[in-house]
Formats: sequence, C-alpha cells, structure tokens
Amino acid sequence: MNTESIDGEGKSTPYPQRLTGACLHCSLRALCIPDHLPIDLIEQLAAFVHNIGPLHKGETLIRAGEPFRAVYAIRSGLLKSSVFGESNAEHVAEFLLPGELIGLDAIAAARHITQVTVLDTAVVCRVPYEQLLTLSRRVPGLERRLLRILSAEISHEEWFMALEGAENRVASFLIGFGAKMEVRGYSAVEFTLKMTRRDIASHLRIAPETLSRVLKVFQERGLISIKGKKIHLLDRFELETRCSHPAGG
Amino acid sequence: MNTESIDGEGKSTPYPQRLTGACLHCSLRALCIPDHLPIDLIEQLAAFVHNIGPLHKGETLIRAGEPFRAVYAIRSGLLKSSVFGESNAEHVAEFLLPGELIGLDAIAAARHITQVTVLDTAVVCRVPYEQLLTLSRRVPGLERRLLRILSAEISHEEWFMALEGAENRVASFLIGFGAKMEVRGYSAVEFTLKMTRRDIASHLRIAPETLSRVLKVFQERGLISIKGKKIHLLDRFELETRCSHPAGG
DNA sequence: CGCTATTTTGATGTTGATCAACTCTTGTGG
DNA sequence: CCACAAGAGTTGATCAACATCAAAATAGCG
Repeated sequence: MNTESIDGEGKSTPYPQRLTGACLHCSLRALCIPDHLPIDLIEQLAAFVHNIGPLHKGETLIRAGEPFRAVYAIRSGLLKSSVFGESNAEHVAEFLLPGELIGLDAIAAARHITQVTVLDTAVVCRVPYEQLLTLSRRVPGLERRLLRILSAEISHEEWFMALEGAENRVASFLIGFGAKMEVRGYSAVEFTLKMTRRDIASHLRIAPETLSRVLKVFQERGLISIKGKKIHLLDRFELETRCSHPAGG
Repeated sequence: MNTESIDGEGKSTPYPQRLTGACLHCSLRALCIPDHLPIDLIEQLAAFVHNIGPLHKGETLIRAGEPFRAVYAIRSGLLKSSVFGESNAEHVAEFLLPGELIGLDAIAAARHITQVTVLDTAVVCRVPYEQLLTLSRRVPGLERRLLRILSAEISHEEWFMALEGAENRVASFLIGFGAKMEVRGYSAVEFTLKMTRRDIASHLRIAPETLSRVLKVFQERGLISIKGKKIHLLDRFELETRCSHPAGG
C-alpha cells in the first residue's frame, strides 16, 4: 500500500485540450460545483481543473496535517475521510461518493485535519482553492454553492449526532446511503456497501461486532436482506421511522 | 417563558444614525464578520445590521423549522442551539458566545434545523442573509470569512466526534470553553459555566449524573476545583492530554 | 424564608465493547 | 483450478461504562 499522499503530486493529468468541456459534459455536473453556470464560466472552471487517477484501493489522496491547497471533486469510486484520535485510533468521518467535494473542512486551519483514503478505484478532479475562490468572485452562484455544501454538512452532522442507540444509527446509515445512491441514479433500496464493515462501524461509532448483530436483527425482522456486501432494504418505511429524516450517510 | 420566536419580529432596534459606526466600534469586531475590512465597507455592513435585545433567559431567538432569513452575531450573553431528535428529546448542539455567528447551518435547507434559546441575557445583531451575500460579492474577505467559519465548525465537529469516553468529553469541554473565554479576554482557567449541568451533559451526550460524577472525580484528582457554577482549571496540562487539541467547546 | 428547580449521591440495570473462536471470502502462486 | 494464506465477517460469552431510577442536598428566586 502506498504511503505517499497524492495531493499536489505528479500523478495528476491535466485535461487535454479537446476535453476542455470536461466539466460541461460531466455526468455529475448537477451534483458538483458548477450546477447551472453559463457555459463560458464552466469552461473557465474546467481550465484549471485537473483529472487525477485512477486511484486504487488503499492509496491516500490527502494525508492528515498536510497544507490545504485544493479541493477535490469525486468523479467515480469510493473514498473515506478519517480523523485520528488519541492513541491514533481511526474514526471514519464520512464516505465520499461521486459528485461530492473533499477538503472544504480544511479551509479554516489551512491544513487538512482529515485523511482521505481510496476504498474503491476512483477518479477525482483537483480544483486549486485559490483559483476557485478567484473565479467565485465573478460567479455569485458558485460562492453560494460552497456555503451551501458546508452548511449541509454541518446540519447533517448536527442531526446525526442527535441519534442514540446502535439500531437507529445503522438504520440512518442505510437510509442515508440509499438516498445518496438514488440521487446518483441507482436504486435507493438495493445497493452494495463496498466499504468494510469495520469502516462502517467506525463511522457509526459502534463496534464492528455490534454492527454485524444489528444487521442480523434487521434481517430477522424482515427490514433488510443481506448477501455479503449487497444490501436490500425491504421495509424502508420502518427504517425511516427509526431516524425520521430524509437523507444522510 | 416566551413561546414566540424573535427572528424577524418587531423586537429589533435599528441602529440610530449616530451609531452608524456600531460595527466599527464594536469590541467584538475582530471576532465577528468584518474583521479587517476597510472602514467604508464596515459602514455599509453596519447599515443593515439591526440590534436585537436584550433577550432574557428562556426566550427563543430562532425556532426549529423556521425559514432562514438572517444570521445573528452575538454581542453579549449566552445562548444554546439545540436539535430535537426522536421522541422530541433535546440535544444541545453548541453553546453560543459573544462574537459567534448563529444560523449559517440553515443555508442549505433554507430553514433552521436548530432551535436557538437564550441562556443568559443577551444582545445580538441581526444580519439579513441576502444583504450579507450581496455585500460579500464586493468584499472577497467577507466571503472567505463565512467559508472559514463554517469550515472551522465542521472540523471541530469531526474532531470532537473522535473523542470517546465521558472523561475525555468533559475534559475537552472544559479546555475548549476556557480557550473561548481566553479569546474574549477572560481567564482560560477560571470561569463560570452559566448554563445548566443538564445542558452541558446534553451537549456532551452523557447523562447529567455522569457529568456530575466526572466533575467530582476531576476535583478529587486535583485537576479542577468547583464552586457551584464557577470552575477553576488547576491542571490544564493534564486535561489537555485527555483531548490533545487546542480549542473547542 | 419557603418554594421550586437544579445538582449531587447512591443503587441498579442495560447497552454495547471487548475478548476469543470460528467461518467465510478474497486473492495469490503453484 | 486448487491449495493456502490473510483478511473480513460472524457468533458467543463476558465485562465495563454509562444510563436510569430514586432520593437527598443544595442553590436560586420570589
């Protein structure tokens, strides 16, 4: 496994000229930064966006403590961001899916608190922060967009924190993950959790054994069915009752 | 106790003309939005900032679910923001001190998820969000400032979540609160926790009884001394060891 | 000064963590 | 393609931390 982080390194690939419209034609446009920008501004944005990858499982995109230089937009794959607490225990802060932005939490400290690791082969777009900020001065919508993303993250966090009990946490995770998949055009009730149980448990702040048991209980109650990493939500309503909120992750 | 929220209501007092320089001369300027803005822009900002208060203990500044119209900067006093989980249980998300900004977490959903309540007589500045955003278009530093505030909140949250165990949580809270007091010109080791134990416990996600016991243990070990709501940190270093981070709360 | 809310203290209960063993999956090289 | 190894996931037994319940002590307030 790679011990070097990739942030700002030579592994990046600038878009070749013919791909200037990369952002324009990106299937994730609606989820990503530019949203409903006029075409000329999208092209300005694309001009300094660099493609990185494919990155492979186990590689580190951002190392904790590194100076903050750029944010990353995920094009494909799966990553996790984690914090290392006392005794260097890893805690998974969130799972990162295509269309999501990585690194905005590092703005304040000017360096990354979280470490970002690849869980499943991924391609990301590197967006230098200074240039993004410069562009955002001319594009009001972009600025709002960034605020919105950060704001959403906070309110989700606040909300999730209020959940007590292992079962509620797990239910919330399943519903939230399903919702994220749905936004990306997949089924909200049938999906594959490519990350390990250990990582999920860490994210939910429960022991892996507890997660395993809760999933089993859910299955016995007919709420879900499990085939290894493949999950099928059978009683979405009942699961939602346990966390009374539309989305999360 | 008042059952009406104050957001957008008639209780506000626009600055009289002679106080146009209110933001300019505000003792919290360094902590608040304008920071190092040129004087003319500070005055533009002050032009649409309204003074609200004094608000008294138990009053609700923002009610959960309300549409998002403005952010508030705290001038004096103490407030809490809380989320209501299942079975309507209150969970204190954070305590709000002078110089802090309230409501940015509502940008994404366009309405408030958290409820903001006054814990100790407070005066706040109401800043309409649309106008703030308009002004920020002309002031790059302002935009950065907002991003920075949100970013800091996220990274603090991520960090705090990684702490396990009631003692670590309490230690972190004490150190973090002290740090906040210090920034505001007070002692970092001797302060009054005006909020109830119940609210602190809720914020730390432990039972009030557990908080009480942990505080007692800390006192017995000579880490702190307690006189009702007055806390004195005697061994700051040892407390910091338990959470290995500079600030929080 | 007495009432009420808050805090503390003690006893008991539960949830979920931990430890340990076992099974299943995945990936590798012969 | 199979054998093997290493990691991942499950299962069961035990334990500790913390919540909950109940009640006394204290502080705050009219």
